Amino acid sequence: MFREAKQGKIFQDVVEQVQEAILEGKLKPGSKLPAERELKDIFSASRGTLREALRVLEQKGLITIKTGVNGGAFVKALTTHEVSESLDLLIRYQRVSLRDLAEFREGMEGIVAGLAVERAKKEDVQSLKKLLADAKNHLEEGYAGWDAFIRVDNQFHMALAHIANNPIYKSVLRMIYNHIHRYFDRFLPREKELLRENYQDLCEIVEAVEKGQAAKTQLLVQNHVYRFNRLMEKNAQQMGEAKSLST
Amino acid sequence: MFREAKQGKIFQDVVEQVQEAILEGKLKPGSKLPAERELKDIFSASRGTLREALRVLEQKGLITIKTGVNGGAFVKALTTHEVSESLDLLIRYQRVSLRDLAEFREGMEGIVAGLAVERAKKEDVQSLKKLLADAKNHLEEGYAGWDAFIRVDNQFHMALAHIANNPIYKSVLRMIYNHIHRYFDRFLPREKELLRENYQDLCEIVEAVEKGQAAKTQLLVQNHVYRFNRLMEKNAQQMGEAKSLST
DNA sequence: ATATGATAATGGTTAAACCATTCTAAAGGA
DNA sequence: TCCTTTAGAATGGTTTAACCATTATCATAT
Repeated sequence: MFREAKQGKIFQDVVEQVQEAILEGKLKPGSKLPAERELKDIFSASRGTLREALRVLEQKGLITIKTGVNGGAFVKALTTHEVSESLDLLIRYQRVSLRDLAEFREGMEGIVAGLAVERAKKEDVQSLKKLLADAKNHLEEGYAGWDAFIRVDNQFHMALAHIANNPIYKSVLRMIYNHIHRYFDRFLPREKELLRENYQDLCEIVEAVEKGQAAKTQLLVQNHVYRFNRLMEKNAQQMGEAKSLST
Repeated sequence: MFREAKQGKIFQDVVEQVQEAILEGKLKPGSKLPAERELKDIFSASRGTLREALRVLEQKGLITIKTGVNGGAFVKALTTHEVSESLDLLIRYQRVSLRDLAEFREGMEGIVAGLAVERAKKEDVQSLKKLLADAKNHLEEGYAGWDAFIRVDNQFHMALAHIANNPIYKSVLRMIYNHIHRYFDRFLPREKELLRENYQDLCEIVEAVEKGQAAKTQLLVQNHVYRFNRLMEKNAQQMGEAKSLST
């Protein structure tokens, strides 16, 4: 499958060969690459050079490396994690404000909701209603159910992305959630009232989805997210952390 | 600034320390890190381990490494390149369709345009008109101006993102363009008619922006992008490459 | 002045050895 | 027989010391 490394920088050549093999499906997720001491012979490189290549592939999210016997470099099922991480770096480096991130989320969620309505089948509406029921249960658990409720709320939004059936929106939305979750805990008050309002929103959204009202759903979701964000922002300001997420 | 490396994996510790220093602004873009042979002493690590750390930082887009005397590891002004690359991997791996990417672009561009209208100042409208004039010039150059026209068209869209004044949208949009450009050359017919329609769209968009018609602008931009995409898709189908961008 | 070549600083690569982690299976005891 | 403990082996993680490759700089010759 591989040829000897040639070219200017050897480690780069190794990276490219392995990456191609993975992207072309010659190396499937879960499969294990040969041990370092074998790979170095396959590529006619030294172990150090080979390891630099493996580190790059790991950072790219294409492989994971485990130690111990039965360890090694395993082809990874690509996730949004690395996209998320590089966007995270970008956000931290450029010191993006909470408001920017919130605005971005509003727009994305709105579009996704609109698309979801256009593409929702009966069983999709059912799955949303199922989540609604879950949310209601946690709502009645009061304070104890707060985390669980928020979790279901996220599932609800991701379910909409799933129904919208566009993998890019889905990835980007998951990426947003990876980020914003850290701020939920810091900036959201753990009040039952918040959950009740939230639940009310979800009910209206499901209703609009069921009726096929794309534009209305989009607006409902945007407002839902908007209110959420303003609340976070308000608390962030009170805590003197409004200007930047970069801390 | 740095302390000795501790912790499970040494190279990771080095990565984290340098990354923090960069993100906190202790190491500014353009500045040069000490030479490898010095760094290895600073962190009390071997050169090989240190180099693995530098490779990771390079892959993250935080530094670039140059060879030769006066070479070394330089702190990079973070760009969208790495976000773009990881999204590229995601798209190729999951074999996202051209339609998915196009749909994503439509949504993003629409939102950005809407925001831009809300935030456009007089000088912003002027800069758009300036681009419009550029486009018209290239239009009259006919076939020879095709590439130049497309370039101005992109500038126009990025200008809207700039006016919208949200760095995340701006980054994501730039990322989309990084991708989609490759397909423009492959799938867009180099016809003057295409450019003329395009120019007409831009005129209407500027007019709507000037009048402050956010909703109308959003629709105009979405339709503009939509038509562009359908055209590409049609040509892609004819060329038998409709199903996947992963080739 | 300009071209040429030597020099030195830097990253790139190699080699061999040893350490650390972790699964496996053998050994021992209940 | 079954469980626990321990020794071994395979794998990644790290170190060391040397050499190669690239490139800016500066001295030298033309």
